[in-house]
Amino acid sequence: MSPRKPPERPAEKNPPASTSQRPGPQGGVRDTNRREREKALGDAALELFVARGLDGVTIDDITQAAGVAKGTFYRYFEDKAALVDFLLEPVRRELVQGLVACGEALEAARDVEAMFEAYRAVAAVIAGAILQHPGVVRLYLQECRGPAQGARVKLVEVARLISHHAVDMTRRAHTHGLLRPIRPSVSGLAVVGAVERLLLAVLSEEEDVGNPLELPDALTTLILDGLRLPPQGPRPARRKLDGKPGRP
Amino acid sequence: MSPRKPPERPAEKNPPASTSQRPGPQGGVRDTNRREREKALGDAALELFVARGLDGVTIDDITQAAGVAKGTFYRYFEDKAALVDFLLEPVRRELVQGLVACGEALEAARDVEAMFEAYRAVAAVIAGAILQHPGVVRLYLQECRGPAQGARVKLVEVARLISHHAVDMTRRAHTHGLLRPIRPSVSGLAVVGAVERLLLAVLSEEEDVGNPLELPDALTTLILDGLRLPPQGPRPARRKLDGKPGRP
DNA sequence: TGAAATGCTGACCACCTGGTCACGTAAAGA
DNA sequence: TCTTTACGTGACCAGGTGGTCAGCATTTCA
Repeated sequence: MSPRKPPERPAEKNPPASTSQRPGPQGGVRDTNRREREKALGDAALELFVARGLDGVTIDDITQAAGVAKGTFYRYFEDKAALVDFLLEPVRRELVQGLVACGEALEAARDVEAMFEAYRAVAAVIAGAILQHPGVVRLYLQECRGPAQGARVKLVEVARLISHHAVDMTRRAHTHGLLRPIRPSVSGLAVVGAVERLLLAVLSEEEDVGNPLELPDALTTLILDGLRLPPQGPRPARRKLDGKPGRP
Repeated sequence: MSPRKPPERPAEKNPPASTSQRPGPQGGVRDTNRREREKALGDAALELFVARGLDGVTIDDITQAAGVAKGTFYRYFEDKAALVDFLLEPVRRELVQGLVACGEALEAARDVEAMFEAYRAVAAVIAGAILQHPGVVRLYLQECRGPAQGARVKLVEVARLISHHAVDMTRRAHTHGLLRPIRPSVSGLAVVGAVERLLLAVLSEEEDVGNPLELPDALTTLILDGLRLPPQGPRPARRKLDGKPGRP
C-alpha cells in the first residue's frame, strides 16, 4: 500500500459548503466572508468550551462542530488562545469602558445618591454584556480562576482587571466617607465574588434565583444595608434602583 | 537493533528509594508504607494541580515530581480522578460535618445572637480546613466552577453541596424572621461567592486583604450590616466574633 | 474564455498521553 | 539459606493532538 494514499473524493460529503456569497451591505465580500467564518468557528467553539471547559476541547472538536476542515482553523486563528481572545475582546472592551466611567462617577460622588447612581451604571454594563454575550460571560466565570496558562491568560487578565477596578472603586467611595471602615480590598472583593456567583447561578440555571431582573435591587440592598433585619422595623423608605420608593 | 531493548541499569539512578521501613506506631509496615506513598504522590500532584490546573497535569508529571515510576501511580490510584478524590475526601468530610452541625444550630436559633454563633461555627470549620489543607482548598476554588467532567466531578459535587447548604441555612434563618426579605437563594449564594472570593485572595495572595484573622469579623459586619455607613453614626457596640465588644 | 489568485481540504507528521505488563529486586516467611 | 510474595520499574502500545502543506476547487480578473 502506498504510504500516502491519493485523496479519495467521497461519493457523498457534507453539504458542499455551497459558498453562499451574500454581497454584504458594506465592506468587501472578502471581509464579510472572513467575519462569517470567524463567527462560525467562535460560536461552535464557545458552545464546546462552556460544555467541556477550555482544556477539554481540541481543535479537531471545534472544526468538526463548525463543519470545516482542520486547516481552515489555522487560516483564521493562530491557536486556541487566539480564538479565546477573539471571543473575549468585545466583552472586555465594553467592560473596561463601563468600569472606567463608573470609577470617574464615583470619584465625583459626594453623597449616597451619587454612589447609587455609579453602581447602577456598572450593573447596566454587566447586564448588557450578559444579554449580548451570555456564553462568553459564562466561560469567563468558569475559567477565570484557573492558572493563567495557554488559552486562559487573557481571561485571567480580565479577572484581575475587574478585581482591581472593584477594589479601586470601593476605595474611592471609602475616602469620601460613604462606607463603613472596612478594608476596601476586602469589601471590594467580597462584592465581586457575590456578583460573580449570582451571575453563574443565573447563566447556568443551577439554583433558582428567581427573576434575574430583580437581582440588582436585591444585591444593592444586600451589599449596602446587609442581611440582618433592622432592630426597629425596616428603615424609613429609601429610593430603590428604579427611583420609586420601596414597597412598605 | 532489537525492538525491545533490554532494561539498562543506569550507573547512577535517583536515590534508590532506599525503602525506609520505619515500623510505624500502629498498623503493619505495609499500610504505613502505602500511606506514605499515597501522601507523596498526593503532595506532588497537588502542587502541580495548583500551578497548572487539573487538566494541565499529566500522570507523567505527577510521577516524575514524586520521584517514582509511572507504573507505581496505577498501583495506588485508578486514575487522576481517584487521586483528586483522595485529596478532597478529608476536607469534604470535615466540611459537611461542620455544615450539618451549623444547620442544626441555625434551626434552633431564635435570636440574632444564636444566629451569630452558628455562623461563627462555620467560620471555624472553614478556617480549620484552610489551615490543614490550604492546597486542597485552593484547588477547589480554582476548579469548582468548571464543567463536571473527569477529575472534576467530585470537586463540583462539593461545590453544589456547599451552595445547597448555604441556601438552606439562609432559608432557616429566614423563616425565623431574622433576615431581610431577600430570596434565600440570592443572599445565600451571594455570601458563598463573597467568602470564596476572599479565600482565593488570601490563598493566592493576589490582593492585599490584610490580616486573614480579621477577615471573619469584617465579613460578618459586611454581610449582616452592609456597606453603607449608618445615617446617625455607628450602631451601638455589638459583640464581635471573639466575644469582646467592638473597638470604639 | 483562460490565467492567476485565493481559500478549503484532509492526509500526514512528530510528539504526547493514559494505561499495561514482563521483569528484576527486595522483603517476608520457612 | 532458600522460597515465596509483593512491589517498583520503565519500555512499550494504541490512540490522540497540535500543526503543516501539497493539491484541488472556486472565484477573480484580464
